[in-house]
Amino acid sequence: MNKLKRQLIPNTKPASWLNHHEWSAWLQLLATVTLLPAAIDSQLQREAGMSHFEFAVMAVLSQQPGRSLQLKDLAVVANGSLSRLSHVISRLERQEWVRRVSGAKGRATNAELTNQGYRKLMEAGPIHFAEVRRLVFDVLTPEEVNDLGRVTSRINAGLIPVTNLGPLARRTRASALPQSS
Amino acid sequence: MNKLKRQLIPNTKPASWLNHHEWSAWLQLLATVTLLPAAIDSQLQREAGMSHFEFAVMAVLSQQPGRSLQLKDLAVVANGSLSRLSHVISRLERQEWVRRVSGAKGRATNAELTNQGYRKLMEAGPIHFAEVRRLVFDVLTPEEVNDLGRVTSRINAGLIPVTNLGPLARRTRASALPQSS
DNA sequence: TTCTTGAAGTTGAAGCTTCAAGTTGTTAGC
DNA sequence: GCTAACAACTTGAAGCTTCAACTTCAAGAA
Repeated sequence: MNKLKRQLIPNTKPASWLNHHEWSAWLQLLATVTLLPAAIDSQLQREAGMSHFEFAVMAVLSQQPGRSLQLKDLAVVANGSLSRLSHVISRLERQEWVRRVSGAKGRATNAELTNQGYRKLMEAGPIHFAEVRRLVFDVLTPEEVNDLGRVTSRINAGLIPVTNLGPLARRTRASALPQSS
Repeated sequence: MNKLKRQLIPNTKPASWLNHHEWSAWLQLLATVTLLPAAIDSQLQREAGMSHFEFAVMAVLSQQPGRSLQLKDLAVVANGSLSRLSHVISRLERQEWVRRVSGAKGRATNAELTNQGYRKLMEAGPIHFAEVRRLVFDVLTPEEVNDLGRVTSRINAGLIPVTNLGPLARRTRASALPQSS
């Protein structure tokens, strides 16, 4: 708040700024979180006609008993807000890859993967995972894969509970799934 | 392609599938690249009234001589397509945080940070970086920060040249910036 | 010179996500 | 048994990004 000339990334660290190592790691992380999803998404879109989020939703469903899951839980597993999921399920329904089934209790709605959707998913899977391997795992040593998993899971741990995802998403994310993959 | 029951993530690896370590690392990475940008973006939007991409654009400009840079280069540094950047610069112009200045050669256009934009950026900086520190660096040890930088830079190396960003973005990204930060 | 090609930007439409504001069943209090 | 409050969606509008098409300017070929 003083009137001296300020820089966003000063060479001298004013307080708890980012140090040099952190700054460079941040730039790299930023590039990855921007470029990697874009690459994955565009490849899947071009070669399989679906977004990565749609793929993720269907992939989760395919591994669920009855190939179906309640939207609330699906949203958490797919890392999206309930609103986003609802829109996406509507689109997937239009393609007849997924169908809405009103769940057992209360106002619950389940999304269920259709056979058609299952087939489509099986077709997209190899295309997608080959790309993931190419872009991520082919360039990393086993130890680096390990590091990657460790570091990201630590970041996620701090992200999941509090997360500033806007009110709706935050509420969604407040409850966690009992089961795990 | 056979008719046996297939699973997307089989316990037995059919060919060059992802192994168990890779799969778990992938799930974590996926959560990070999805949740972290969302968290950062929404915080910046709420507390400073700008998206992270806008922030990044202005931050890059602020460090450039004359606080200005040609759009083509700005797009690369900010990890975005030229089209996206052009739209964003238009919005930033409307807020008078940035101004378009036709560059020296040919059809070149430069974006230049206004004083108003600079002030706004200086105001947003601390808010943003405190959050980055909280979400990323506070939860990591120095070695982990190192690992993070190393691993992401390897991933980026494979991402920058080829990248499947759709034709426009791919063309944009084909040429690299001579200088570096 | 004139033609062709390519690089750099711009633009509008289409599609996706977010946000805010509804619905509608459920549960808890009284 | 009512009523209030909450949880689980749904919906439409606003905003952002992508995509494709178009405009300009610069160079090199002919």
